[in-house]
Amino acid sequence: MPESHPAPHRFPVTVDVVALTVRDGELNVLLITRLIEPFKGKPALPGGFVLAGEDLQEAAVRELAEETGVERLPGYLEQLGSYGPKGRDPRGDVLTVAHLLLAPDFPVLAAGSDAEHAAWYPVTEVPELAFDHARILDDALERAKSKLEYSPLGAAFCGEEFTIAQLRAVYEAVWGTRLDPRNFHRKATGTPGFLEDTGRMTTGDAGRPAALFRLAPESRPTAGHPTRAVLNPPLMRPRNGAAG
Amino acid sequence: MPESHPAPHRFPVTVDVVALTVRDGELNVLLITRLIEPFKGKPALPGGFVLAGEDLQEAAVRELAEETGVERLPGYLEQLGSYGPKGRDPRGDVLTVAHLLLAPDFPVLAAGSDAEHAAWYPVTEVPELAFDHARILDDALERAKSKLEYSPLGAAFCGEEFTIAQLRAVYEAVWGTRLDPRNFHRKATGTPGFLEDTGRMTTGDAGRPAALFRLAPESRPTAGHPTRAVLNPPLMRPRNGAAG
DNA sequence: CGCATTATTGTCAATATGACGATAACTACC
DNA sequence: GGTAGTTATCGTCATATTGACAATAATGCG
Repeated sequence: MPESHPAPHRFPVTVDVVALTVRDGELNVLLITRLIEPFKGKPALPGGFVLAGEDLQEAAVRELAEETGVERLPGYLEQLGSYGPKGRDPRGDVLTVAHLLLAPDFPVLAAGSDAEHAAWYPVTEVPELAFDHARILDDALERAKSKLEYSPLGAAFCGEEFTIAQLRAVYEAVWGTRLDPRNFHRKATGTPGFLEDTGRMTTGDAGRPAALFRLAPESRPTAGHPTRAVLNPPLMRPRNGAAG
Repeated sequence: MPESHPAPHRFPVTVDVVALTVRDGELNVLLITRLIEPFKGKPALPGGFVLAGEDLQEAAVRELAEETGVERLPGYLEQLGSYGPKGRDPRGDVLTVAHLLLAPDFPVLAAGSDAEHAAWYPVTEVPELAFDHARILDDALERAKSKLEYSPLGAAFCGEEFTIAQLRAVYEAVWGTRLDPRNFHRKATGTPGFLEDTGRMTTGDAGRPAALFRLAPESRPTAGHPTRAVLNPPLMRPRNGAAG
């Protein structure tokens, strides 16, 4: 790949994380408020520079931990894509590698005065973002929607064990649609290799107790690596209008 | 995203391209032979350093053009993902952003003596590759297979106009399976928003002339940007074994 | 105990898929 | 020109899968 003698140009590289979760039936994204220029005071995706000797995912995890105060991140992390380096940071060319975290709801550290304040925002109420983060978020949302169709990763938003109704709530929040509980139940439980009955039930909630499920072993993502597990047949979101 | 005062570490960044095409019913990948260390003499993916002031896709196109002698690249180019920077280049940390090109067959420049020799290799006969290119190629092949299921991009392997049989040959080559011509025809022509009849026919080939199609407007990728056009319902590859 | 609430099991028509038979429209070869 | 070989395209039929909705089950609550 390299070939020339002149030393190659070197770029500052950042990682950004689009952390998504479902709270109160709504899809939320984690944003911080920038404390320094550029875009001081503006909300932005959590992230920061990749350090020497660090790998991308490593950096993403570290930055997220630093900015949320959470040491052990829950959920599923995968790479979303790279943006830049041209024209996205007023200080100069910076390449950023965006990541996507699908996680159960977790509390973020209440901001100290000198830390960047991280907080969950419903994706329907995201304010104007710094840099090209609006575009990255948009790509992340599209990716999340399609992940739910073709992969078992909807369960990444749930805890270890969950009911079909909780899983359905995830699909409804991410897709922004209502799904028929009965058809969803049939589909979720009927897709081979997706869910596994734990044998246990919920108690205490209103209504009939629900069976608790977990991800089937073949659908469980292996730590760190993007999963290739596939939902077959897929669980497609309802599409009305044109294809484009 | 940036926050600290100490200057951030800077990384050399390369782009690599997994260029795929279908020739003689087989999926092929474009490889060059390295002329310098490291991995001198070994086959590798085409690619090279991103220059100052250059964007990723721009660099990918430039490198590919340089190494194939083709000035105007056909096909559909999208980003595959980033790898590294740790432990993938013996000379030090190098971040690479891999790209995927789906293109109709095009001739590569016969190598001069001092140029890196680019050539098509059937993906079933790929030799050992330099760097982590085997892994990148593997990811690219998986991506290509799934692109064909959910997007209209199978047509990117064909020219502007093509017959259903040519399109089917693409699917068969990429998936490595045989498809029933009649069912494929029904599915391809029946999927709304996928194909558009040109009204014209092939002539001169053996057998009954075939109708020529092109991608429907809503499925055509806009220059440069990854397409979000979706095949609905998807055209799933046959799957036999387990889901994992 | 009876009611409100949620879970789960069925039913039925509309669609999509997989396996093939039957034609149609050419080229190649006598 | 006629016949055989080839490929494209249209149909048919049994089998899933999906979407819409009825019915039943199992709780908590008052």
